[in-house]
Amino acid sequence: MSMSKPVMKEILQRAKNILDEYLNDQNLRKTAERYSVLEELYYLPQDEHIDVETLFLRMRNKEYTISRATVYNSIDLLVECGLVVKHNFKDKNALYEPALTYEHHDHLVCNNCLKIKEFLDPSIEEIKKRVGKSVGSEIKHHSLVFYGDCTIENCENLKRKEVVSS
Amino acid sequence: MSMSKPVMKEILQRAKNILDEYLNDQNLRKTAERYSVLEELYYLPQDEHIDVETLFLRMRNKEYTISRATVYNSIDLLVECGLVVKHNFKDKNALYEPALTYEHHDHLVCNNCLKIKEFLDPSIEEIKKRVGKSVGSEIKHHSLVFYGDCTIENCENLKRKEVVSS
DNA sequence: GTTACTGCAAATAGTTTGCACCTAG
DNA sequence: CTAGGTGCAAACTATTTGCAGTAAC
Repeated sequence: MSMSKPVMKEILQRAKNILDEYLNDQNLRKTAERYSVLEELYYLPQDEHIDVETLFLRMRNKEYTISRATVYNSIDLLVECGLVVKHNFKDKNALYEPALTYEHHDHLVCNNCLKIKEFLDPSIEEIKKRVGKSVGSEIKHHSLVFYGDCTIENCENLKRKEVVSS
Repeated sequence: MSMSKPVMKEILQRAKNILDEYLNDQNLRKTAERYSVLEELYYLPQDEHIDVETLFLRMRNKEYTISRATVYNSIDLLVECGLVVKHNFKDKNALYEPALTYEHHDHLVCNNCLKIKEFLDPSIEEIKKRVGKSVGSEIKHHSLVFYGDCTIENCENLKRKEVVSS
């Protein structure tokens, strides 16, 4: 709520402008709810991803009055206009994060504590180009997720059972 | 049902052996259902992925008597022992494919017709190694999905609306 | 004023669970 | 014989939908 680093404010402003433009172009209405959802998502600290229900409850606990349905609708719209990214990590429900906040990055999900880390390795772009050319597709987006066991000694919250498959 | 190329039979046999071993190790029972689900999945042609409901219906339409719950249970078990891979493609429900059938590959989902193509680009392995080393994680699996617009002229089934985000 | 958007509650879809019965070991 | 597994139906969870009321333009 008060965690507004200058950098963030600037990025949020950019995001709002893009949303303005998109709503204008598509003849959609500039409702308070759409901007609140955008703002709330852009206030997420780096490495944090949020699901609809949590976002809804978080907003309800603040000054906002918003319904679950509207959170779903707004967030979909934000994904459509490219301001928010949706992730479908294995065995989790959909998680969202702001798209403009940081450079493009991919994700590493810890098999043990289920925490999500972000990483960036530019050579994925080369693979995209190579594959796109070879199969005749103009690749627009990608999703790259690694699943690994962290090498941290006593990874605090081992939510998975010990049953390892081999 | 009768599409049993020699290669496939051989791979299926390998899969069955692995399942045998796994069930032995874990003191689980060798039920007919578990083997039927395995078989049915291994009969899928390349590039085809199947969801639980379709698999269930398909089995019901054959000689099998199996319940939905058992399909869910068995398929989970097959994923755990590494014989089947589960995918969570964007906006689709969980899809499964045999793990032993072909070399490891990744997927390209067409934004227009939603078809799934498979591709293989070995340099993803280098990224895995590099990232794993840098963040201190032993990366076990990965999921790489590209989303692109095919450059085929009149891609037959345009299921998506034309609304493009920019 | 008109029409899109919102909130609510009911509906849906995919998956999980509880429990009586069955069967592999 | 006796757990573990199966089938069925009911429960649950995430998301979508229908509709009456509200507000953006």
